[in-house]
Amino acid sequence: MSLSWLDELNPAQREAVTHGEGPLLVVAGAGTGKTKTLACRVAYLIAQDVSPERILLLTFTRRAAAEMIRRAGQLCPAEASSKVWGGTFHAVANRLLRIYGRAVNLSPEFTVMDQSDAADMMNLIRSDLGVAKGDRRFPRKTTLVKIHSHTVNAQTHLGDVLDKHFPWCADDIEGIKAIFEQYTLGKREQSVLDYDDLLLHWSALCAAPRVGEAVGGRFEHVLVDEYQDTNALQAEILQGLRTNRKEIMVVGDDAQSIYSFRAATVQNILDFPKHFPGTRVVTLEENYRSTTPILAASNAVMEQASQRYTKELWSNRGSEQKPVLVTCLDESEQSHVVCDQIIEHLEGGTPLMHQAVLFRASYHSAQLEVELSSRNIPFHKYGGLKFIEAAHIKDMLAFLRILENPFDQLSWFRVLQLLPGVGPKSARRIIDALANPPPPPTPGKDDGEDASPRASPLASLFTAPPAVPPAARELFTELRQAFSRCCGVTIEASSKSPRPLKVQRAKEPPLSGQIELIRKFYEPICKERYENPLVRLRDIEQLEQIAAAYRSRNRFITDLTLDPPTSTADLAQSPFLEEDFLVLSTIHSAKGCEWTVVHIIHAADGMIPSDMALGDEAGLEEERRLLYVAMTRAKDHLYVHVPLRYYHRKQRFGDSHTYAQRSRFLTDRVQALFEKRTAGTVDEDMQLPVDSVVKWDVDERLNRLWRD
DNA sequence: GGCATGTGTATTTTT
DNA sequence: TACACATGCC
Repeated sequence: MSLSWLDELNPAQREAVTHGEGPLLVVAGAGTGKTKTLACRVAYLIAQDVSPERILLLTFTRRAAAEMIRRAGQLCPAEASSKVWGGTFHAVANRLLRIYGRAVNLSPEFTVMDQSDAADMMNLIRSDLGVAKGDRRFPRKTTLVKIHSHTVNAQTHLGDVLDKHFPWCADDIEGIKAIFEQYTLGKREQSVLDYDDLLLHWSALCAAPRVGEAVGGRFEHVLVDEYQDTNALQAEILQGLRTNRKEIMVVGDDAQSIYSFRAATVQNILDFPKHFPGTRVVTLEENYRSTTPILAASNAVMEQASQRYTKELWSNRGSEQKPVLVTCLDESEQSHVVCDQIIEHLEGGTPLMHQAVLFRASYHSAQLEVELSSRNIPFHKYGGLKFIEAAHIKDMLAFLRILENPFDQLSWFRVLQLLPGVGPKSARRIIDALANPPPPPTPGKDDGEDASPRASPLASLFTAPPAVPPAARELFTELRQAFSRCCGVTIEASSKSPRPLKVQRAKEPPLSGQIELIRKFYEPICKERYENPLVRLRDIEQLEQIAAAYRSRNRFITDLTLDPPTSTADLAQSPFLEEDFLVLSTIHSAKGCEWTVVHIIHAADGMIPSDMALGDEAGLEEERRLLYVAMTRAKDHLYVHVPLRYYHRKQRFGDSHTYAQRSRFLTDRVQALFEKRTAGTVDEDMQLPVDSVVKWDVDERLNRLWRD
């Protein structure tokens, strides 16, 4: 096999790709060919006769893994590279646990729940326990999940997490503890795992006698991308995987760490050589992506960081064009300018595909989306609210999850409450009745009780249906029919007595047939329940289309949970794929991507940095890195927009607005590296240097009156 | 106990 | 604004 492509790498890249034995840390700045290096490393290993299925490639998204494997496939036989184990930590954990799960007390039929499922489960427990009684504000369900997840992923004690990251919840620690204990118990009883459990069980797998060796031994080489955004638990997993082998390569950039809210820590990179003695460190500093002026501005943003970073990027891509700082009258002016620029570049020969608009928070693009639509500029949005979060999709999935794992109470809860007249109390009663069905009329031997497996609530539903409120009776019967058909079971009511019912097993219909049965049951409920049922029914059609590619129901549900469609584009089928479209993305979702033209919007203080993050210095520093990540996505043209005026809809009298300040990261020194433009008719007073706006000083003066 | 209506509040980023 | 939570009626 020819390795001539090695000549195209720079010396540092080649050193990383051809590295021999032992651990390797690659510190790779933005645009330094990180993806290329990893892809080449995979191809190189395969060329060195490493079996592809003995290579594990851990990435941040499934998309990233697919891209690297695709690129490796251009350098070595593609049928070999496609056998590489690639994916996110969570997806790989899922795959391993389906194989080895029994060793850590896990039924291989477990189902996975996402964050909002976890939140719902916490909420149920919270009301069961009555913890939130009294006038005290108890943390809401989403906060509970955040606390839980942070504690698990950082592997620190609850008390410390509360003190450090959720101080306003510290007084509720006893209630939180109680909920978490029940939560753990409930998940175990119901064979349900949350995201964090996937990692925890993988870690447990590594530590288990014999199985741990089997799992670690399965992979000759472990490669990890975006290492700066891994957390303590993930680091623990890697150590567990490498107890008997030393071959591990991690790639990361401490200047691009932007996931501390998921308990990611740069410490993982810094400590890597300690955890893996004998580590060789390779640094990639030559940027192939951006022009020199864009890079100069990006570097200048990072220069003010309180932390010193390990490298400074340089580029040979000279250009006369500086990045552009556009000061806009207000948000709608910003939308106008961005659209104008996009069209201008499109007409200049840069297709929409090679342009992106980046922003801090998903809702920041709302107004722009309206403007784009009215100008007929097609776009796909990444990040933010997902298809899978929609109530009707969750409803549909709940049916499937019950079929897959009848012990999943959360899904039962959801489904049962769709019936008229059934609220939380009735749902709970029905679930309990299904879990503890009356004993069969012919008792037979009464000694085997302990040995018999738990009765499946689904079986109870068919053979011993519990009573339901009168209003629900009709639909409940339909529900039983739908479920039984999905299971390939026919129920024949005996003419003499309602019980025992005769149950006949046949073959289960295929997944698509099951979804169709469920949809037919659900459609009338959906129309009844929701405002705009037509849109929702279309979504359900989309769901059916996605399902068409799957044979395994479990695989379908799990994939949807671990790798949900990230943009509207993922849902659209092939006709759209040909079309040229603009990318709108949160900065987080833009990680690892690049575009010829990048438009950053809302570079105002309070947006970047988000005012949510101003509590501590670490938070502020992460916001700085976010801006850096956003800027370094640009290859040839970078526009940064600062709207000056923000209107507030809340106060409805007058045109209430506040003046925003330019992002504090765009200091004079940084601005000097930009070309400055103004958009819209900016009033005289607003053309003053923004520093002269004094609103904040007044606030500060006020605050001093009541702060200590 | 379910459900409709009213009130208040917090409001990012994602596997 | 949208969502969680409280209240009061059926």
